[in-house]
Amino acid sequence: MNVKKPLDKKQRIIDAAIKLISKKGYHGATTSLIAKEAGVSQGLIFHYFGKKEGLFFSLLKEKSEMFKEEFEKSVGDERNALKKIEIAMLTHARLIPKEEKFFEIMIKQIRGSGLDIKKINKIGMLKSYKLIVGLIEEGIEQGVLRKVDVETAATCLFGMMEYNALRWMVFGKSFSLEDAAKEAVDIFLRGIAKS
Amino acid sequence: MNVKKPLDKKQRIIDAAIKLISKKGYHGATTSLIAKEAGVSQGLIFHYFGKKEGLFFSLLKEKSEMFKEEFEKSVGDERNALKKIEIAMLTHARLIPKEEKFFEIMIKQIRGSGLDIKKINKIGMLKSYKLIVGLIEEGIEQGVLRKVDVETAATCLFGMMEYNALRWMVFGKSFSLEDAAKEAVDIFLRGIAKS
Amino acid sequence: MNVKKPLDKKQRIIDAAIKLISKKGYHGATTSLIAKEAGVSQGLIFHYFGKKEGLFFSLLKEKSEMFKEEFEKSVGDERNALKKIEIAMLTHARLIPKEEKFFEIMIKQIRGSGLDIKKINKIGMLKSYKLIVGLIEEGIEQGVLRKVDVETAATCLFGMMEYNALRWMVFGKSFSLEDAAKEAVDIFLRGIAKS
Amino acid sequence: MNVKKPLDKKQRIIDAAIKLISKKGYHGATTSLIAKEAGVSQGLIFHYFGKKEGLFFSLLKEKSEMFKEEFEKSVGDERNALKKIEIAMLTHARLIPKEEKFFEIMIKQIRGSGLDIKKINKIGMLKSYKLIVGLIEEGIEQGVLRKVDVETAATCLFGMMEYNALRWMVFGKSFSLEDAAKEAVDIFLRGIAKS
DNA sequence: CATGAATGAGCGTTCATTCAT
DNA sequence: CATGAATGAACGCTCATTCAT
Repeated sequence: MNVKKPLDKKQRIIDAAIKLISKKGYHGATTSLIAKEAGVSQGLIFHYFGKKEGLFFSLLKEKSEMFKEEFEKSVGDERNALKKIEIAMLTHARLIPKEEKFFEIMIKQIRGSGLDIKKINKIGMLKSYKLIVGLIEEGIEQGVLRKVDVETAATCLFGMMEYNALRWMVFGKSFSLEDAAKEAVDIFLRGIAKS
Repeated sequence: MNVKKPLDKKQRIIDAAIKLISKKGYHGATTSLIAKEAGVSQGLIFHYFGKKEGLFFSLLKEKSEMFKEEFEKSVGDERNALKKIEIAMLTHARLIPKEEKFFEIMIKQIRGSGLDIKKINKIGMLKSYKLIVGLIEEGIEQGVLRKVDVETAATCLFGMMEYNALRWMVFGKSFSLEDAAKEAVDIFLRGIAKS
Repeated sequence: MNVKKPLDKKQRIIDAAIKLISKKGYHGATTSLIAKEAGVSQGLIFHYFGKKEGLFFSLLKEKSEMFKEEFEKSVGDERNALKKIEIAMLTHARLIPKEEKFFEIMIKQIRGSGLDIKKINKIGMLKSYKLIVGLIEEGIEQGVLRKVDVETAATCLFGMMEYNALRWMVFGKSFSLEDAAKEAVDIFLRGIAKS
Repeated sequence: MNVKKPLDKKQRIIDAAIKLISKKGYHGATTSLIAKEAGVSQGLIFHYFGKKEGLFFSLLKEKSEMFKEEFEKSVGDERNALKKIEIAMLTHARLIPKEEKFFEIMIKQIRGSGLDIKKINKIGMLKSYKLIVGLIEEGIEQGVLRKVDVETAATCLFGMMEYNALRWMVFGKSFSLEDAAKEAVDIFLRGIAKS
């Protein structure tokens, strides 16, 4: 008659990993720390995920899929490409404080982890990125956006969003991330709007 | 008459550190690897820099100062704030391929290093950031830019630049970073221009 | 059916540590040497004891408790304070050759180890010391001992005992430690006896 | 025109070594720390003393000779053996606070240094020890002392003295070492006096 | 006489990973 | 499914010692 729910130790491990990796980075979050945080034995991590990397990719996959769905759902049946971009990005901005720890990993910790960034992209962010590329192309086709290089433009948009998120995280959430995101989207859309 | 110049072993250590940290991250670039790459004993690193962190901050300081100078010099006696922003950012973009490894560290490796990011900012990037904030304020005063939040705007600009640089690095330099930077600056300036 | 009993590796580590620290001092007995002597991996030491210090304090605690018990047991229900002191000290002297290596640590190695001597006292020797202080006070109350400063007197007694033990150890056990201890206790008791 | 006296860097090294070894033990007092404290280069220590051990033995020799002289001088032309023992020991007790750091080395640090204790004795303490053995023999011949084992008795006397000195050092000099020494000598002499 | 750059062996410690139970 | 004892390789770092100058 365990107090803790018996089943999903696997989920507890993932949650513990998110919490610890976000705080201490991939290398700082040791498997023994993660095991302690999750209240399981160290061995169980390897039983489920094989390697530490496996745990990390599992975590990535789980959350990324969730966010992509959220993303697409929010855009809904809106038809105007500009509007869609705006909605998607604001959804993004609203999601960050809600799943702050996960985004801290994506924004702060992922790059220096030593893990293959292309492999990470394949699982994670690239999906959102391609969605935005599509929307910008749509806008150009609709004639509301200038004929910019879509890859560059999409990269710009994500850069703006994530750098503001990073600033928000590093400097103690001392401003409204949502307001900053609105400003960023505004700058972006004006910047690529058809004069 | 030794072939190797004496005394510049310190510099050789710094160069080796840049090369290896850019490739493998702060944790992946072990002191023993750095020593081997530099062709010195491991002990010498600690003789000169005290701790591994010390080597890292030395490296940061050396390059950051160099870049800040380059940055300011490029702007020169240009008086138009918009022009200044454009010049500074294009200089930035041109510097990246030249000192690619150092920028790889700044863009890819620094955040998850576990090192104090505020301390890093104090030494490094913050200087450039403040310079840009100043230029945007100038533009607003000159009446050529909208009254945007300057911190947010500067963050957007750096985000655009660095994400394009990151894309350039990760995807094998398959496009012209300078062109992408021009496009990014164009989007940014149009985005914050007074309508 | 392994020849080595399982699980008592912890004890093997402690025994190896006693052997090596007694011979080479705290710093001379490196963890790798201890591991080799115990026939375990170096990592296991840290698995069980956390730090080298932890191993040392574990060892201290284990033996100290054992000796305090021995000490008190030997005194038994004897009522005469002088007799009690005599018995306790002779027990002490008899224990030394039996657990020679541990006493070598206590007498020869502990002070210069750089470890907190007060912390060590709290775990170890102080218990015996306080026991003797109590007995001397008892003797004074019983009227069989002069009104000496009890702390000084107890210190004298331990000094006599340990210096003879040290001489015994350093000069190759070339005399009977028990005889020397008897002589020492005799000198001490005559010295503080009520004229 | 150096501010520091030019000549005796050798002496400065010895003084620095005494200061640091007394505080941090033989292993804790690294040659680089000693060099810094003495205001000389690390290399000079090895230039003068060959090895770290050499410095230590030099230091030992210098002070030990000084103390033996002091010892003998204090006894002077006193003829009564008991009186001589008393005088010698009180001189010892008075010397300790004066040359506290050196005695801290002798009492606290020397044993765990890993250096050959017999070699140390040959240079240092043994001289005083033999002097006391001689005085006790004298007392027995004079018929004022019991026929005790002189080695054991001398060991007892030194043990009493040094343990009180140790207690004095460890517990913050919270009592008069001279008074304790008087008490110790008193106990000792009563203890070996001819009834 | 004096420096301090340079070394290399070895230190305590960490950690992902394995495996018998 | 779950444990945690056990490992071994590698880590950052220290330090006595050497040696060219």
